Amino acid sequence: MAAPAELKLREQVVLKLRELILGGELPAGQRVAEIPISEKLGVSRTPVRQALTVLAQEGLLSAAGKRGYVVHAFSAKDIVDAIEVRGILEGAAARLVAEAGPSMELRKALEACIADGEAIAVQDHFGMDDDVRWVEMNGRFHKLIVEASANMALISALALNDKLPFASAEAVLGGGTPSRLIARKHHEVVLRAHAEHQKIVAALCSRQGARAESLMHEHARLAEVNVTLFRSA
Amino acid sequence: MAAPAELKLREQVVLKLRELILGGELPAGQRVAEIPISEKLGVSRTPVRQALTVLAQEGLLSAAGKRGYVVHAFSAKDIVDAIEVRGILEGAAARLVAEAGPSMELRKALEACIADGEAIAVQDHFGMDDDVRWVEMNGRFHKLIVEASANMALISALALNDKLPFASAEAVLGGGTPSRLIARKHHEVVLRAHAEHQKIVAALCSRQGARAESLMHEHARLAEVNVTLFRSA
DNA sequence: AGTCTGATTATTGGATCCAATATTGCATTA
DNA sequence: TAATGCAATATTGGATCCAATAATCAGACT
Repeated sequence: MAAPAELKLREQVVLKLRELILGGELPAGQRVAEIPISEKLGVSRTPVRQALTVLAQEGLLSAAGKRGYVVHAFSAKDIVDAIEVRGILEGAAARLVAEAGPSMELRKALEACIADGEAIAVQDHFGMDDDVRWVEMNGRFHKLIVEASANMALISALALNDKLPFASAEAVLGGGTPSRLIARKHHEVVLRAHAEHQKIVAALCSRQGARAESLMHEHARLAEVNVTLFRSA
Repeated sequence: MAAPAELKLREQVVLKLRELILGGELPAGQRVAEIPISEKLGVSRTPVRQALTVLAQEGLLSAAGKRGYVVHAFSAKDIVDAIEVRGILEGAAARLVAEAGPSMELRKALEACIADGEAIAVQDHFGMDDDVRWVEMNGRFHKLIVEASANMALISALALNDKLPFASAEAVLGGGTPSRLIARKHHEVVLRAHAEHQKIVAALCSRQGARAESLMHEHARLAEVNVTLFRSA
């Protein structure tokens, strides 16, 4: 393993394998055995074995008959379905937060996200680093709301969902190939997302539970543009 | 391990530990180390270690500082929250099934559940084995609808939720101590649940998505009676 | 030629071993 | 007496070893 970080080896392997799977190496259907992986990563089979069971639990691997795993094949429908589920869950989170009334601290943090978003979205030039800045802010925005729901079951369900390909909030802009055309497309998506963020915060702060829920539910569907983009590529 | 079934040892340990945790041995906060468990179950530390990571992922165990795990302490709120999430997800499943229109096969199976429920619920004497019969049928009923949603992300999210204490469909009647009073209480719950099942099937078959969703959502809340019952005991 | 069967191989799952390290307890000192 | 540092201990995490068994391949038989 390259990074001898503070993480347990098993965790590093999970991260690395997730990366390989979502990144497209290890294509869907690919058999994934312990020995090749452990050799490839330079660790023993023990942490690999544990990582495989974790990834299987997450749904990224599926059991291949009696022996071993294969990379799970996600259809376009699976991805859209996962996005729908994320919309349902984040919508529920938004409703809960709105009904309870967001704390002053939460409002501040959300407003900060909006301000950051404004700086990114409303400008003439929209480049690569704007992408990553927006993805960071967007992740922060969604995380704030989900955590504020203070519903552990909800948070866990979303954590599971985020492991699925294209379903996480960070995936609204897929990590695809950089190009002028993509950048233009991204800018459009970011502009719409930014507008929706503003409306969501407004709904949260005025304690409009149903509105916050439906706005957030619909907001999740922005991630769908990627799927078609990706599948048609 | 007692049961040398066809399951991998690790799976058996997961099952056994889940049982111990949900059953109340291994009380919340209890430190759970590898060696005592492996000795208690008569297996090596290897499958135990794997089981612990699985249970930690499920949320039944939480990391205890730098070393090892403790049994996660669920508050009454956590349980009610988990039930709410189940309501949201099963509600969504019901809506999807209603909108797509249940297949003839599904209708048949659901009607069979209703018939079984009728035989159990509508009778003068309601005993122990009626309990277990009803729990079996109820699990089948819910599983049918969830699977029929054909949304893998939804199914996975519910599978995770079912691991949480009191949140699964099977837990509507807690596995508590048998008594005449409890039996009476159970009969009441079963009668209400049976009536709701009938309405849910009606909504599904007439493709009333919103109605099916809200009925199912509310139906999940039946499980809440247990929480208060349990917590006050 | 196709298929069934037996032997070989590859791979998994569990047990054991070893090193790293967190934790605990005790003793010494301020 | 309380705090701090050191040593002993316990426990974890990873590596390796071994047995069980599924997959594969070759050869023989129909």
